[in-house]
Amino acid sequence: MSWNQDSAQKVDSGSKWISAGVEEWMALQETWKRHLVLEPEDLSLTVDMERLFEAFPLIGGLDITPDKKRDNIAYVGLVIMSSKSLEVKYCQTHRATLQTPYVPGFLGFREAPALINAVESLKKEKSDCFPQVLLVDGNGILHPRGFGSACQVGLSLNLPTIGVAKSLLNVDGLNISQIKEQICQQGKRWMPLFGSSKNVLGAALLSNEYVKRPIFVSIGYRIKLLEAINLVFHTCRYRIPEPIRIADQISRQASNRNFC
DNA sequence: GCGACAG
DNA sequence: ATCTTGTCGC
Repeated sequence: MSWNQDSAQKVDSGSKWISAGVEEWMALQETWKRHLVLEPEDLSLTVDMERLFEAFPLIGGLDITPDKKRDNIAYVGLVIMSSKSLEVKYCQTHRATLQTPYVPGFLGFREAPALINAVESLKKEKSDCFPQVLLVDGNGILHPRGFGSACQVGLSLNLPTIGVAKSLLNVDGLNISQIKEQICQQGKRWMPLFGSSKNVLGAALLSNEYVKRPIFVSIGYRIKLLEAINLVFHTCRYRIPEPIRIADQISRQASNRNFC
């Protein structure tokens, strides 16, 4: 394996960026992007699901809900389940203080520290539930600079991550209405998303046969797109994969509780 | 300059 | 992200 062992420190070393501006954030994304190892993708291969479950027996889902009153407070939901049986093994919420505002294209700077804290506390609290892969609510390399929040979380934790976005970030000429057309007329459940540079940026998935709005999957860190797609399909009972959907529910509950 | 813009 | 009712369908 050619993964950079000290990646985490390199990402972590940026506590300074909390007070930095968009220019610095851009430069950091460009720098961190170089730590990604993007292997060539053969999307025609067949994935052995049993192998996939062996490689990633526990899958985690992360989501974050902002407090209704306080702009800098949020609640992180972390759910761990068996990737094969979808049995929930761990379910927890964490209160977090957000250090930066949301700026489109820089979601990771707002959310990643809180998400990372939640995962790291799991390692101490219940290490037998520590997952081999994480689903992150947001994009991976399907991003203006190829480094979305899922990459930021994965690189920092040195853990495989998958970005799952509910709407399309317009990058490289990608267009939502074209994608909807194409995915329907092809009669398929998913289609790869190619940038104008002909690289695969991710995939649009129709989670099940009733869903009409696609979700957008891209690799975050240390995983192949085809593996990511198969894991996401397997964990989808509804439009949103179960780990993220439940994480969303519990973080929302926490937000509502603490509001009263 | 204008629009678009994960959560 | 949030503000929001009913309604249709599995």
